[in-house]
Amino acid sequence: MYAQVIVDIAHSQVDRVFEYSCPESVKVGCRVKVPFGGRIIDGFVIKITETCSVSADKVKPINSVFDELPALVPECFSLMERISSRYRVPKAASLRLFVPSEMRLGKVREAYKNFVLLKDADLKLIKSAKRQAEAIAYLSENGECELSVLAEKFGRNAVAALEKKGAVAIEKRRIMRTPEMGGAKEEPKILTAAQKEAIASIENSDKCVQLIHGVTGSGKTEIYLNVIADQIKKGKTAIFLVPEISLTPQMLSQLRARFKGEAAILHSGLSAGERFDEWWRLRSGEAKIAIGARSAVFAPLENLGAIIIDEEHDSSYVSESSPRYSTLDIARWRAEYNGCKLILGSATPSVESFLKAEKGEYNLITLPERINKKPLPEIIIADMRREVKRGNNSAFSLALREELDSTLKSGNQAIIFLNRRGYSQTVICRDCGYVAKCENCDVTLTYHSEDNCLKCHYCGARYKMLEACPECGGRHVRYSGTGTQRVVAELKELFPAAEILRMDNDTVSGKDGHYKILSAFSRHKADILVGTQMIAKGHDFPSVTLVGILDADMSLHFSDYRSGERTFQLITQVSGRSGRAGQKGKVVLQTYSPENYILRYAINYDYYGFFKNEISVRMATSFPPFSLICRVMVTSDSDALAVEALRGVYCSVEELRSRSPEKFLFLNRMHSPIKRLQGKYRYQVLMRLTDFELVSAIYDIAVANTTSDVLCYVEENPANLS
DNA sequence: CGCGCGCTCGGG
DNA sequence: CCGAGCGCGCGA
Repeated sequence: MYAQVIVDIAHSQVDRVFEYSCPESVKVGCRVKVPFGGRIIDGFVIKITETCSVSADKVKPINSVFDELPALVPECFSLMERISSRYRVPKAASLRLFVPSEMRLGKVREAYKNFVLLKDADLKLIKSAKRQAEAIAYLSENGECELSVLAEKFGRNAVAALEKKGAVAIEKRRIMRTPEMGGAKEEPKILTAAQKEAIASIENSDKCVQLIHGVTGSGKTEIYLNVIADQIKKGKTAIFLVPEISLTPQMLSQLRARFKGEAAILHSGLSAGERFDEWWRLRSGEAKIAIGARSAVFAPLENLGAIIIDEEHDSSYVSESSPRYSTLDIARWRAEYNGCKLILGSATPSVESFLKAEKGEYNLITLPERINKKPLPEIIIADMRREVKRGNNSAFSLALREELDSTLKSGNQAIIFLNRRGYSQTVICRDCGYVAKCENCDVTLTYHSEDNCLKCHYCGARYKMLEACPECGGRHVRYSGTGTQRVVAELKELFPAAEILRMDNDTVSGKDGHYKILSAFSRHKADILVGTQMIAKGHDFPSVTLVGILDADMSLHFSDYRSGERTFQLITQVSGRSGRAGQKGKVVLQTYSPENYILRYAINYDYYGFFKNEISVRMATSFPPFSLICRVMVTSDSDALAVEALRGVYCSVEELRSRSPEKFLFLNRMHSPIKRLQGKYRYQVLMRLTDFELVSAIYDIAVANTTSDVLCYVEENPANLS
């Protein structure tokens, strides 16, 4: 027999099948070790054949086989083809997506533990062997026991003696390092009429993709869980995807409580061993539901009955390293392959998805009401221009102060939301205008008062706070801008009795730092939570009745064609934090442009109005989804080589344009806005295309100009242009 | 003449 | 990707 193998070297030069001879035991999908170019490397078996297309003297045998159960399911090969051709990556790079990185090269293995079992041999113990007798008694009560536990209780010697006498057997067994999340088994909730209708609509639809547009609190999650449960009942499997930030312990324990061992969770917070075991539980069929962030779309499941993508508009569904896949694309391919439904859900769908639903490509399901019929929180606009006129130069409008005051007096909690960390404290010389920047990244440094230093938010480098300006020697070096710290300081002055928690990238350290702060707040350990982006999602705070949005303009005026869409999503999401339980919530939205249409639609929770307006703007200006913004990034350690490659890329694109100029709305080459990042020089060719098919030619150009010293890669509708 | 470096080629 | 093989340039 012969095996067609893709060697695990992600490089275009070896991106083809190599054939090896192998015994019958080797199966399609197995990972193997093979001799290649004088070395032994890993490979994936993609096909088994009777005959071989290369001469017998060239063929070598496979060295060894990794898996008894092939790691790759048959669907992987079809996905491999699509991923490799769509994103122009070697097949090895596509296949790597299907296997957790720590499993490659056998970094993690199965875990085993010794168990002690009672055997019913006739046992005669002498009186003095008290501990042995106790151990036997314990075992006959509990049936069996972990060796380490039994040894702890009665001594390793006693257990060994019992084994010698044949009274007990010690057995090595595989154990699963399943992340424990507790929680009693949760029964499904009773569905509302709207939820039942939604589920029926999904079932009866002849379309592959379903878009659920449901306001916050409309019970989307319960619909997802019901769809999953239905498929499991039919003997099928399911994938449930959420944005990374939503994978909170709260949410995970809710799912574990509902599906117990049938659900496997794949996320970055797991240890290598846990991830290995969760992955194998899915592969072996023990678990039938994969839950996780975008990479869980590659879960090793066969016979999929549904794929669900919650918060489908979230930008974390696009991979930011090669291959830069869109999770929605992969999910749709998998849904087509399995003949199952792909369910997208959001309170604020991306305009791209909603347009497809309007055109009839997706089945649209609308849930306009909250389950408890409670109204959404009232959003009050505070016109900051008037505040300035009144002489109020603080970060807080009068309206927000008053609302904060009454919220605190009634014993409730408030959240103060700052748009982004980018709105940070920049160090500027007031004499010459010098601005402190990072040596590696060409990014403005940010001042941190807690350790009186400057930090680069892109590479984490720390610099001493400047005593004097390095350019002119001036002593008037000051910082400017409002960060979370300053807001906290102002709040402390306004409400000295209030307990305040701050949450941003600097106070959150480690994997659960994020969770620690949020759970402290939900246990009412503080009255006010001040934070950035990361407090917008995923958490339920029952006694929050007020949300303050300090600078809605920041995202509104951000230079991105999606800034309006992002702002609408942000306001809707942040507002959803207010008044979740019994009480009515309020939102104060501070802005310098209160007449802006995005804000007008947002305060009325008018998604459809927003969508209509936004889509007509996009159409009139030929922005996505009516065109494709395409950026070829060129990065290198060497400035000269980067410039050379940039020229190469630009010339090729230019040539492409000369053949069909009408397909290019825009084309230019330039420095990337961040000229240097982590030591690499960065250039880009930016274009706007009307013909979506052209993108593959652009990928080809990027691949063709990539060398060992210069990396060129394509980004489609990049989320940010840094 | 011999070694070192850069380039090309092949790997099953 | 990585190592082998080959050619050419330079030093004693």
